[in-house]
Amino acid sequence: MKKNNALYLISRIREAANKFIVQELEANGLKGVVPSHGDILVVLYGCDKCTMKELAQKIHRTKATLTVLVDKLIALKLIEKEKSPQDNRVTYIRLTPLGQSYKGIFEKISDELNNKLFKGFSDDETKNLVELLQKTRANIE
Amino acid sequence: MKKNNALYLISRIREAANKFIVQELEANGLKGVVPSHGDILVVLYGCDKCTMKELAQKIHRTKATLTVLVDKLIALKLIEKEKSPQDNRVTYIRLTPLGQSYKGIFEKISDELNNKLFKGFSDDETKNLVELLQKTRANIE
DNA sequence: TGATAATAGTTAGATATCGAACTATAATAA
DNA sequence: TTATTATAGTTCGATATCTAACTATTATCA
Repeated sequence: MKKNNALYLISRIREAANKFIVQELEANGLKGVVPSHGDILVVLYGCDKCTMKELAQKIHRTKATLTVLVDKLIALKLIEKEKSPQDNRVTYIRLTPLGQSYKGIFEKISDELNNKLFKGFSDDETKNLVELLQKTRANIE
Repeated sequence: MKKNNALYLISRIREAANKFIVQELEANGLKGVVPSHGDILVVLYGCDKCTMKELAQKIHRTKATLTVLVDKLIALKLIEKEKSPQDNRVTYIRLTPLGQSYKGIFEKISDELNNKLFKGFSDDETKNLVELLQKTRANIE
């Protein structure tokens, strides 16, 4: 634990970054939205529609968790459900116009967060960090 | 989000590491113990006793959360509470002999985790990663 | 001293999260 | 075709986590 505190630092960074995201979302009118909700919306900004299963995989949460998260985003009128005509088991999720309208906000927050996190980093340092993190991830996942 | 996925990698690493910890704890007889519980025990391996407030700060959780976590560890007979004679508001937490007995297990799991995470890393790479993470943390916290 | 403020810890209510069990539908095999 | 198996999604029960409100005790200040 003392010998190498990389994991401790990783936890602190992640927690602080999540806090930043939640604060910024609230400051931009999205109160009660947590990073996982944001992950869902960001996935949907990159594709027209998405099944529950695909969404769960992409945000690295179980289907059970996703059900709860999706219910909340529906209550906030940011996304909506739609039954697949081909396969009645499948539910598609897509953004509402309101959900679409927040795309710019999410891009802005993402940029601000990255600027903040890596302020003062040279291009080499950023590249180096990402490579080392990729290597770490490959070791553990 | 695409420009720089360092934070994404950080989340994945943290999640995988936590999973590893939970699995190893269970394999060593500590079923239902999550990393936060482990954090409490690890703090207590480094000091004789600790107040609730100090513990909460050290594991980076609120006092309310700590109350729940401590209750569980007491139920597992790994720690115990003790009222301060000087100040009746204060509660000390200390390890039971059973809790003490797991010290070696925690050290072993910590070592194994670090070996796994940073397998194939040169000393320079490890040092470099930690420095970059420290810099990142300083930027965001 | 007596009132007010500060501090330690718990409780209450909400929510994200998970695994396991469940329902409903589709695909496959006998 | 019918039975079995696989898949998509939800529900249930448990728990970690937070904020806000609360209780109890100690410290401060007028």
